[in-house]
Amino acid sequence: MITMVELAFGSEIKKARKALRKSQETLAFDAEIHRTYVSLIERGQKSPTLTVIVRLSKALKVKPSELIRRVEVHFE
Amino acid sequence: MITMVELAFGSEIKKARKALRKSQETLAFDAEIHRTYVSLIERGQKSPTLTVIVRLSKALKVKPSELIRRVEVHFE
DNA sequence: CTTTTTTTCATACTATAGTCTGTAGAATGG
DNA sequence: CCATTCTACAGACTATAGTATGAAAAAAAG
Repeated sequence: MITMVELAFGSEIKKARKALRKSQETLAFDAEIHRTYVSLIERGQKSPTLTVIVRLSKALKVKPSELIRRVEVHFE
Repeated sequence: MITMVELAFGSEIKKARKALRKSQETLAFDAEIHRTYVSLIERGQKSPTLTVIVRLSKALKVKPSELIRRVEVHFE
């Protein structure tokens, strides 16, 4: 159910990924999730589970809480 | 796939709920999720999605990033 | 104790997260 | 330009999140 939160989350994932100059495929590999799923998440079309959020954070070298904090900024 | 992260998350949800002296049923109602699902989450048996995490945070009057931060403390 | 509220557990079900394969298009670099 | 890498998209599939109902067990209250 595509909401503002997922869109904001996706855009922050993309931003963090670009900062590391990684491709979606590399990020997917590092986070142990599927290539196409990274694309879906970045475009805000899926609501990832806590486990996936943690894996992505790890691969992006950002604390999950920091990642979520960046998402919250979109709504302040 | 029941991991340490879900267990830690569940225990923080329970702690925050108790702090507000709410029952699982009341929390479920406020967060618009099912009664039995709150029980499953608190016991770390499910990995909630981003949308559910946000709803729970709202109902518990804690920022999602703060909730996640409390979870991270379990692993420092 | 007895009653009432709260939580756990089982089971069955529906919705959606997450995978997989391939392809077309866009972006990037030589 | 041309070749290559990267991303978007589609469709079909599997795994698991999340709902629903009820009943048993546990905890809290009186």
